[in-house]
Amino acid sequence: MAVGPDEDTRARSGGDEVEAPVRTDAPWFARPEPKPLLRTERIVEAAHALVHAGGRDALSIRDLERVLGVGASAIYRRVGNKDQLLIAVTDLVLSQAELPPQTMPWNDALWQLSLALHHALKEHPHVHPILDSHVLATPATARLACCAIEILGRAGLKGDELGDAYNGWIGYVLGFSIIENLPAQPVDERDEMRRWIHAYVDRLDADAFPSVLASRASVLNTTFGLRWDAGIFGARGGSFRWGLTAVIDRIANRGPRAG
Amino acid sequence: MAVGPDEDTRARSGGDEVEAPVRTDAPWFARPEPKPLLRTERIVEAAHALVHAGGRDALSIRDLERVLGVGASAIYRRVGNKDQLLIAVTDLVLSQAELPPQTMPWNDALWQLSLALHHALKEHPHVHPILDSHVLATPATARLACCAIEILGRAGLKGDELGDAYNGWIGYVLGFSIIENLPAQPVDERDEMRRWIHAYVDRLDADAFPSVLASRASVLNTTFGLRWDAGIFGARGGSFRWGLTAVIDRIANRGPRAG
DNA sequence: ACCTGAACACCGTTCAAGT
DNA sequence: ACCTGAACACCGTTCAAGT
Repeated sequence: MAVGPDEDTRARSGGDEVEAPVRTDAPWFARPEPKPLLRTERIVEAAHALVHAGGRDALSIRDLERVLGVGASAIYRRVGNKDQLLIAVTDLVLSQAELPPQTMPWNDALWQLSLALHHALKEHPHVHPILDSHVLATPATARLACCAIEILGRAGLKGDELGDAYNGWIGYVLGFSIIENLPAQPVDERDEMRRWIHAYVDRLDADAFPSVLASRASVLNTTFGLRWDAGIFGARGGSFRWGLTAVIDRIANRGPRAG
Repeated sequence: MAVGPDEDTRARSGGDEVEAPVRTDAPWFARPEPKPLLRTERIVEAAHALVHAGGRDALSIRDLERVLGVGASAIYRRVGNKDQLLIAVTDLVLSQAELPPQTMPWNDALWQLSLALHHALKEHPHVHPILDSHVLATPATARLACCAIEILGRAGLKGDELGDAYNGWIGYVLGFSIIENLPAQPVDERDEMRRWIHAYVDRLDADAFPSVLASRASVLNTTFGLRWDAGIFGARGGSFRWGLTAVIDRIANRGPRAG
């Protein structure tokens, strides 16, 4: 994925047989802008734009060809395959998360880092399917991991205990964020599902499920279900902080418990 | 997705032009077994088998045609589209998680339910991509959610507090489980990535990243990174329990904290 | 009513050929 | 060295036609 040192300005030649659409956003005498030669960066940015607009399945090499104005082989000369392109897009998104300064107390820093990560993933839900079907070893992920591990070190953890805490923390932050934001559903599907859920809850045996019925409004309006209506209502804003508090408390007051 | 009441035994007729391969696992005089007519259940099971064997992308309608010995239209008459088929497969997997008895104390029950869910997802990593790209409202997910909410109710939670705790819990359990198990990687890619990670850590500034280097072995062998080597080493077995302890402790000693 | 065979409109990736 | 155009081997889904 090295970026070639090619910087050129020759325009791509076009056949005369096809009539291009007339541009009205520039004077009639304007020549088409010379296309900058293909660089990996441009490919990744274009891919990001497509994924951002329409989700993972909206990215096709064929569309990239059209957007970039090049053939498929020109793309494959830089990126290997579509999966690696998706990983590059994810790296781009994660590189935008801001790290807390090293001088900050560990618990403030962990709060800030968690919220930054949560925010980045919330802004870019389209990369979630990539996060959980690819192993990511990129500059952006390594940078985030090292930052988090240093924070845990400042909290006094080390060795395997640090490993468990790190995994528990990243599992929660990434996992919750991924689970929280689902791609938008078609409206009619959404309504049908909502009716199904309401009917399900209304048909429950009041003796067997008193708590579900007692907290009916909260259950139907704000909880994930097992993802069952995240796409409809989303989670309560406070839920992410609820679990994060649990994790950070456990780091502060550590030692085996609960089991 | 209703199952048709069709039960019949007529064999599918085949043209005489194509010579079928000779079966040696049955006597020479054996006639081909009459194919049971297509039922939705059979489609879902066949789809499950394909997904289980080769992951999400290994399921194609074309393969299903071949496995089931029917045309595509026969399948589309029962399942609508491929996404719904994948949802049905996930429902099948989740329906196998065993629920704790209602008489069990809330914290034991929550441990047991969490581990059952974690186990089911660990056994069937192929459904993870489905879990985070589809809204699931199915009998199995509703059953699990209602069970968990009742447990939280027994712990004394209700209303929005119950909602937050439920979301935090399910976010952790599902999220961690999804993040933990990645599809296997090709060996050479794996080795290349491992070398990259080691080189990255070895090049770190010792003053800026003392904790990463002090816990080097643990960091390289057992932590998720940001998924960076989960596919290589997996998480420490204890990490799931570490975070679950955090969540359950928070439920037991509730009230706002940490922030 | 239920299925088949063939088609439609796409994919990701590769390969010979051009400059 | 870098690109084009065309091909290869697939997809999910639909539709007329059969029984």
